[in-house]
Amino acid sequence: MKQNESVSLLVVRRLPRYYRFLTELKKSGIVRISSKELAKRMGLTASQIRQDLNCFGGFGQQGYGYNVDQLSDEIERILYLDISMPAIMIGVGNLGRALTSYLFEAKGIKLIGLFDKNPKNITDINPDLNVMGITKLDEFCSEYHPMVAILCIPSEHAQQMASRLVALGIKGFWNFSHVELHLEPTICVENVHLGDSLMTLGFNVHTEIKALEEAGSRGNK
Amino acid sequence: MKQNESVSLLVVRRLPRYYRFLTELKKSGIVRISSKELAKRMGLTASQIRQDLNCFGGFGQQGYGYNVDQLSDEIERILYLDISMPAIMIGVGNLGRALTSYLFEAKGIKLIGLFDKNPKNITDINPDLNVMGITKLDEFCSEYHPMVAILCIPSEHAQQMASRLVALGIKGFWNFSHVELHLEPTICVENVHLGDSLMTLGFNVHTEIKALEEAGSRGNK
DNA sequence: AACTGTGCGTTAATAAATTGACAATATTGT
DNA sequence: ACAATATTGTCAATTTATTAACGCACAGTT
Repeated sequence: MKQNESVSLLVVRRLPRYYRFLTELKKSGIVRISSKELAKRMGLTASQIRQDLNCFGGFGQQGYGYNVDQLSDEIERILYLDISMPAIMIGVGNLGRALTSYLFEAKGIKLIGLFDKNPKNITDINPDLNVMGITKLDEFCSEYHPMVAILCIPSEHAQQMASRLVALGIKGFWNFSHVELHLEPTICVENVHLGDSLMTLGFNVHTEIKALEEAGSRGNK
Repeated sequence: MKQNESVSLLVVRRLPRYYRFLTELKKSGIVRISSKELAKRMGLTASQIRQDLNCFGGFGQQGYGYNVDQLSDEIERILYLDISMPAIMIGVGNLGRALTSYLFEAKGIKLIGLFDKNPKNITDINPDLNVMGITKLDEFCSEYHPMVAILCIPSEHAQQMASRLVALGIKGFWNFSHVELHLEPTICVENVHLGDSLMTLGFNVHTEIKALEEAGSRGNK
């Protein structure tokens, strides 16, 4: 069993995917799985799965494989899904509202406050969470100490708001605004740049079509 | 100038970010920039920027750097943002509706149809685009030939719907459902797994806090 | 209980990505 | 016009990530 010391971000990003697949396996009633079989299902190599999991400890058994339940629990623990991070949402527009439904069923996070510039009384999100005005932010943070902020505000206000939130004790951001946040290195930022994602898709689609066309014309010659 | 032949996905994923920064520079009225200066602003090495750009051609000039306008145009072209892909959205719930606002201002894509199981008459999205019932999908596709589909439907229907859409000529998916799509290799899939993203953030926040605590207690000894 | 085969954890080999170095060539200033 | 400076494009070195190889431990079988 290796040390936890600085696991590669690439490995960390694969963990939720493992977790997702294991949850599916659990649902299907499968109780054990080998790295080989899991690799086949996930489109990876068995070697990579074993390597990845061994960054956190040896969860398998030689000649048997991995116990699905146990491995799922381990990853849950590794990802700290058993600890609920108090979170606030800044900007409750269309996107923010859409995210709340994810958040209420997500493990490892608990939405405890919603903030918006104009505090519309949206009660259909959750009866216990009405949207507060941004003026109440300081008071709220000093009382409830949220750990992470979900940033769904227009780009032009994002940096300023993020800096303010860091001063109020926020440790991490789930950033949906279209700018990069410039904050001290101890603050975690997970960007969801939808525009970037869409451009990547476009590039890949066009490239694929071009490749198919060329292959087609070569075949016709 | 190197060939375009199979540029690494990592490079492709960095292009939209370059584009974003260049757009900002343009707005600020900056007309030229060196790889060194851009690297500093983006938190990369100058070498990487030069290497990345050279996958597509030499856009810079020795002793001068890069012309912001020209480079921006080149990346726009590389990402095919000058070509508008016709797209349809499947599932117009909260998330879908939130995405439409992005899509109407995004380059390189044009939303031409919205579909949902129950075709609510949502006219506030766009007067020209009312939501059609899923039964009209086949007819619509054979007439308007959309290239990509934005999948915002519950996970349990995603795979079946995706397969159906491929049969109708869809070449790429922007997938917001929480499952992996299993399709032929020529079909492009860009997953936006929000759950995975959130778990990654959680891991990083917890890890950072733990590191700070340990550093603190070491300091106190 | 001995034997056979499976499959993990780990180390080694390979491949990929990033960074560094430098010649070539432009710009800038005098 | 010429030297000094800047900065690219490219190649080489380094680092990181992935894949393969293999010994050892356990499961399953007879």
